[in-house]
Amino acid sequence: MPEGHSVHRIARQFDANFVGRRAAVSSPQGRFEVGAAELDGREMTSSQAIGKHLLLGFDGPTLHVHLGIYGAWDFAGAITVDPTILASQAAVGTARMGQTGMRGAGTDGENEESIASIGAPRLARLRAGERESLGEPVVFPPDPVGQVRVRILTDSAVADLRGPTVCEVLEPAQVRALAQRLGPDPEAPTESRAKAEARFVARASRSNQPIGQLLMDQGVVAGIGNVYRAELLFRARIDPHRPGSQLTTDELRGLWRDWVKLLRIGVETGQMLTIDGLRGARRAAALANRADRHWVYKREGLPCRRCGTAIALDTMQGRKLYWCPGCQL
DNA sequence: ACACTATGAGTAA
DNA sequence: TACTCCTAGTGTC
Repeated sequence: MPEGHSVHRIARQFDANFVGRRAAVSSPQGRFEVGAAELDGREMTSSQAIGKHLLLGFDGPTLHVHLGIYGAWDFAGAITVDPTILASQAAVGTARMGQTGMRGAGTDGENEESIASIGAPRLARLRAGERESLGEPVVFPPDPVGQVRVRILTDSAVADLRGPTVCEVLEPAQVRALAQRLGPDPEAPTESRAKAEARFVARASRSNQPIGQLLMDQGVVAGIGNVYRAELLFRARIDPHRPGSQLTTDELRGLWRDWVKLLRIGVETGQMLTIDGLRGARRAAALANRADRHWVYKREGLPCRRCGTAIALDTMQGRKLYWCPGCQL
């Protein structure tokens, strides 16, 4: 599932390629025909992410999308990479954002490998097996493949949405209500960084819920998912079960600042790189395999990279929680 | 053909 | 805590 960094990258992709253009909006799958008709023919006027929520403005109404675990956007056509993320490059072909193709067992990192091997811009994450379409003329627009809930089409680019948990048209007041119920997001500059940090610390410190749960609560901090939750707590050496109210202000501030840092790296690279300072072969291994990329996520039973203790796997609120009982106290 | 998995989140009980 | 929804790929029989 796409955590906050992916959604910010998708928002930038829309900003670079769709905002300012009139769009044909349809629902090839048929399950969003009414909503699509409300947006069809309008100009996309804004693109914003708050946490895991994508908000595409259409000169009045807003398309609100949450990808959930399975959702993904596929981009095709002439896609310009957002210059704020990478050196300006353009790709003609397809890019999938959101779901990273790492479903099931044994396939971790396939998409990342293909990107690394061709040196393509990281934002344009190609689907495996479609490398050959890069730079070659393709039929435009391509036929929708699979269950496409929404298709957004301009003269030169197309975006297809599959498998979202939320896909709805909101009026401005509803957008404001959504923003209000979400916690701070360091990459959504709706408030100063200092205010965002203070909001997180205040909210977490007055809760008796375990910090592992609070980090996943989108009303406490928006954008963190299961991977970042586990990795942030390991990096801070904090036991996920400790209540927020029991953490010191310094510990909470440290968690927030580390999230600011990891999120920025995630937005820039498109990957959840949670081990700092990797170089050479170890970095290559981390890019190729999820198992080599994290401190604790999906490493249950393996020795901790820091202390050797077996990484534990618990269930917290129905989600898998990975942590090191040796380091995290 | 069927089972299983996943970076999420809401609702019912 | 236990369903429920959404999708597609991979594994197993």
